[in-house]
Amino acid sequence: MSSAGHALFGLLHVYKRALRERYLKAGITLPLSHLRVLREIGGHQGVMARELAEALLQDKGLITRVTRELEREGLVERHPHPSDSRAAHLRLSNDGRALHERINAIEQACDAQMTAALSDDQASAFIRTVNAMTEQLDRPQESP
Amino acid sequence: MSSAGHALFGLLHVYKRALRERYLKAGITLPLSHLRVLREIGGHQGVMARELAEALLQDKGLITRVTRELEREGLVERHPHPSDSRAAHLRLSNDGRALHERINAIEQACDAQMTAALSDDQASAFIRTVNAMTEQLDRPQESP
DNA sequence: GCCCAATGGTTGATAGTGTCAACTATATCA
DNA sequence: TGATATAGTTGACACTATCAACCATTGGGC
Repeated sequence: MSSAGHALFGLLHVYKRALRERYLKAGITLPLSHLRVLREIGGHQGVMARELAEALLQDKGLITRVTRELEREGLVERHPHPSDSRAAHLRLSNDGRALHERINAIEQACDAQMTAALSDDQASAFIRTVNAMTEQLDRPQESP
Repeated sequence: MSSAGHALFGLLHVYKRALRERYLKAGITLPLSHLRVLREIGGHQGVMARELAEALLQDKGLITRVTRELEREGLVERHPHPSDSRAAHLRLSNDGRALHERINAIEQACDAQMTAALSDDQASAFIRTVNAMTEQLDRPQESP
């Protein structure tokens, strides 16, 4: 069983587990999905729910739920959007920013372990390959 | 956001979606987790639940549930294990084998699309890299 | 300016995916 | 022989994800 798909399932399973263990060890108990959203928000000065959903390839309904919970935890703040009253501008609170830095560091360490056997060039090439494969799969499959 | 982890999450999300779409198009409605188990059984002449759980990095309880459902669908047969009366020998039925061939073909086509921009050598190297990264992460993280 | 379609977000409902724990029966080992 | 390990089952529950319906606002065409 040497298919790419099988290998990827295995890697991601192990990666998620490794991440979870590291977060738990650091006392961070939020689910991975919450931390991914928090991390994405942290990459912006203000972001709309729709933008999060797109960046994370997630359902907008799910984003609503997760951001609401992050708000309730005091990690995310909701501001009026500058030019669209339908939308909120989501930002990290101070607590959220502090946590963002911690999860960034943990993820980087996890990524570093994962790519420890690769050179820097190889690791960069890997990411490029993964992104290329993602785009390749995101194309309409024959009939649009 | 160019981390390996983020890229991998994206790829697997898109890969799963692509697989699901292809299976649905082929009239196959079983969940991906069921199809993965069925596929793993198909790679053996007879296999124990524990072996499936290990190969798929899954919980044995989950394997019990999934194999039971596959049995109920007539895709998997349970035989006594040759030398261990605690264990069953799970095999595909004729229907299961027919489906196994179909999902194999579909997955190969999906993998082919995913790796269309890579040469054969690059695709093989990719799988090797993925497996190496999986092993790298599977090591005890400092304190065993 | 009006009307309709598109968009941003919320909520309901549900299925799929996955983990941990407790239990029973069997196998293994000292 | 008794203690421990193992194979599998079941209970319970959390996480992850999707689809649909709805409401309010925005955008576009006339």
